[in-house]
Amino acid sequence: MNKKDLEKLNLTPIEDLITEDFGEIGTPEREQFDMECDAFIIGEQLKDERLRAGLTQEQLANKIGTKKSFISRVEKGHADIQLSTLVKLFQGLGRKVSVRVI
Amino acid sequence: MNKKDLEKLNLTPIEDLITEDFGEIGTPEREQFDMECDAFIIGEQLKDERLRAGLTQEQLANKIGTKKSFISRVEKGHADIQLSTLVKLFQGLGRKVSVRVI
DNA sequence: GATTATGTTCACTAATTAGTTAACTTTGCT
DNA sequence: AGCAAAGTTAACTAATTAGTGAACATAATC
Repeated sequence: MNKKDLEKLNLTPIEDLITEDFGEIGTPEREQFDMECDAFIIGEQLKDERLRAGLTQEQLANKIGTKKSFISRVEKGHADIQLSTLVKLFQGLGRKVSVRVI
Repeated sequence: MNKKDLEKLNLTPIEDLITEDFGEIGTPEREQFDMECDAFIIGEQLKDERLRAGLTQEQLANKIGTKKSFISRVEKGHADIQLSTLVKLFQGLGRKVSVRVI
C-alpha cells in the first residue's frame, strides 16, 4: 500500500513514525535505532538456529569458547558485534553467514 | 572435482593446503586467517561499489563522517569491522547489506 | 511449591576497533 | 619529468566490544 492510500485511511507509514520517534536517517539517535534493529534481527536468527540445533546458550558458548552471558547479550540484540564474532557464532552451529550487498 | 580425482592427478585440495599453512578450523591462527579472508572479500565489494558510484575514498569518507584512511583500511581487509560500520559504509553508497545464514 | 536448568542482566577488565593526523606511495595527467 | 590527486600505512587516543563471574529472573521438572 502506498503513502497516498494510507493517508486516505488516516494511516501513517511506518517509516514516518520511526522518523518521528528517532529522527532522520543519519542522525546519531536514528543510527543507534537502526543498529539495534539489525542486532535484534541477527539475535533472533541466532536463537532460532541454536534452538533448531538443540543447544542451550551454555552449550553453544562452550563450543566457541565464550560464556552464556555473551550469547544472551547477542541474542537479545544488545551488542554491535564484529564480523569475526558473527562468523564464529554461526560456525558453532554448523552454519555459515553470507553478507550480500543489495 | 572431488578429493579422489584430485589425488589421481597428484593435486591437493585447497582446503588441505590452507589447513597445512594455518591449522585446523578453530585454532587461533586459522581463525585469524579466515577472518582476514572475510574482511578481504568485503573490502573488495566495498571498493567495487564505491568505484561504481564514482566516488573517491575521501568522498565516501566525508559522506559517512569518517576519514579516507579508514576507508582504505577496510577496503584492504585490514579491519574486523562491527556490523554498524558495515551498514554505514554501504549506506553511504546508497546500498544495503543483508546478512544471510546459509 | 521446591528444585534445577536455562536465560538475563550487571559490573568490571582486557583487548580491539573507530577515528584521526601526518607522512609516504602510487596513479594519472600535461 | 613534474605535479596533483588518490590511495596506503603508521602511529596514537578515545570509544567500544569481548570476555568473564556473580547475582538475579524465568522456565521446566519433579
